[in-house]
Amino acid sequence: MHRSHTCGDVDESLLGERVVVAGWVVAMRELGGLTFVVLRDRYGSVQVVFEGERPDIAHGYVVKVAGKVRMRPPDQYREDWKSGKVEIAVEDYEILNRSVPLPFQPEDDVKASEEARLRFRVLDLRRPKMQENFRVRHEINLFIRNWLSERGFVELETPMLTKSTPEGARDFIVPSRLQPGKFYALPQSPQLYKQVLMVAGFDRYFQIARCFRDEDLRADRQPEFTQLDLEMSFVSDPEDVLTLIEDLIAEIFNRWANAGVSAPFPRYTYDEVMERFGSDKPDLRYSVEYEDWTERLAGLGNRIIDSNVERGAKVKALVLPVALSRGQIDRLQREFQFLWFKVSGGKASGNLARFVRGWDLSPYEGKTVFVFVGSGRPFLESLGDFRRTITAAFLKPERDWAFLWVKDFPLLQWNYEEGRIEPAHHIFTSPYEEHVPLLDEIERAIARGAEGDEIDRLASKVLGKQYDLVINGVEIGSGSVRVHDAQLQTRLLRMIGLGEEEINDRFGFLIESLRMGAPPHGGIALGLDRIVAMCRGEESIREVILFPKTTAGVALFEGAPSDVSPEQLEELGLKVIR
RNA sequence: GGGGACGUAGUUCAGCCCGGUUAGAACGCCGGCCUGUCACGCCGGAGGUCGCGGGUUCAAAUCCCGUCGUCCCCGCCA
Repeated sequence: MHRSHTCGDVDESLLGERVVVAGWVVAMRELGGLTFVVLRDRYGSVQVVFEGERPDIAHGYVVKVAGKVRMRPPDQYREDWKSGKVEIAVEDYEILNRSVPLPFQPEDDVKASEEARLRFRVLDLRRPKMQENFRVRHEINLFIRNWLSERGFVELETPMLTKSTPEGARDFIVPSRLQPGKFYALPQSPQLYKQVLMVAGFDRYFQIARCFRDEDLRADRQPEFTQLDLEMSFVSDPEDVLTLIEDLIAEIFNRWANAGVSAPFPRYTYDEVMERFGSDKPDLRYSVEYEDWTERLAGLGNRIIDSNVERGAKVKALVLPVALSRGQIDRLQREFQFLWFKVSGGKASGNLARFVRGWDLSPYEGKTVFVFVGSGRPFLESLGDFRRTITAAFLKPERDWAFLWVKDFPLLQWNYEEGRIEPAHHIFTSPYEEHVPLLDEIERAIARGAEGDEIDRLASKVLGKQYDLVINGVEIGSGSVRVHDAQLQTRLLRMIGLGEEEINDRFGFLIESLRMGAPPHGGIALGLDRIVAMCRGEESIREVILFPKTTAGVALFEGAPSDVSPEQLEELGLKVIR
């Protein structure tokens, strides 16, 4: 080995000993006959001192140094280094490799743009902060594997070359040479495999699984990402999964984010979070919520409220504990439609002021009250947008962490944009048994061509055994107890508009497996990139992915995607038309 | 597919509104001096198709059009 110790190892315990260390030159200070060089490796930094002639080294060089460990003068300790009280008096050195001048210095307060960081990713990854990100990622992976293994879970590797399925995201496809003109798809998730593994009797499966979705990117979305995927047999109720997972999640966030959270996490129903926060992933670091003010405000003579309430609309109020200025409210009104009043010095102002005149206004002193009128899911979702906007703009989070489960989603919902019924989660989610009879009604409604709010309201009565884990307003995981009855599964596939042939072609292997004694089962998939990013306080999952893609799906480091040779295309029977 | 921001030295930026002599700064790089530095200091130097293409103009980093790239958002995506 080229070293006896790592740079981080060298400390007072080695005083007077001869050590050999190797690392990158990250700083050089030449003082004529004396040269200070900081060597760094994964474990830390250490100062080495050359006396006499200037060594032939420079920033970025990989250097091996042999010398005696001695104390630095007491007024020159680097308290922020493990090796900060000592230095190595160089007796001998060797250049293990030279370096071209670096495009940027791999320091934590990196000045380089993200583009440069991705282009020269190896340098970027050399930064101690990135080293720590990926060490934590490794530790979390290891912890998950051990934790689940101790509880009887088996890690199984499902295929990457798999079958394209029409539901969900766009597939990445891979041409087949042996079956020209046919394509594999990269898995969007191991969903169907893990279900059939339950039929196979594995009972408890997990996988730290790479997933692929060919959709547009975001700060928290990459075309390939990693899920902790998990499935258990003989679960009857969502709680069977939740109680297990929340222990795991709490332990991860307590260990690596010092979150101070304890299981069980609060449970909310979908209906409840939509009514109170307008979102199925509310950020509960803020406590502001919507109240139903229909009774309080209807019939007071406000024409907007009265005419809408007559038609079945609800009145929702949100009390913001800040008195906003007229200008701030005007700006909000450009994006959102609402009525409002605020109270200062006991007097109400705003377009609702004259309707609340007789009230005891003291609870609203120094606050702004926003009032919305409407009904249906799109209305509630717009309330969620509003809540997100004003909490971000005008409030500080009241706590660092807010973990919750959202349960009892509707099994099916109306897609208002595309005008069709679709699963709220995915089509393999089991409805609660007592709601199955209500499917008849939905089927009849579909048959007579019902749509919009009407069918959404009908569908919302059939609850699925689905659950989402939400942390600080981010959906971290989603899962369900699955349909294990082939007949019911076929029926649900038909309800979302799939024909017999399509069901057979795409899901035949699942239906067939379900017929061969499928145990009741359920599971969850957790976004591992997001979990690690959150534990590290990173805004973007790119900070915890080694070689991420840009928003245009390009890997700047290696230059993917790229052209392929005419020979490769020929073999695959492919022709590029643009 | 749509909206927004950005693109100037190896890097991070200023200059752009209001066009005009040789396009600046800091860090980095190269050379010299310096024995206790740690953002070392001091002296000197090199380094630019101003993303690319077109247009307007006597004249374009600067104004206009297009295009490419990066980031953020909507759509899309659990």
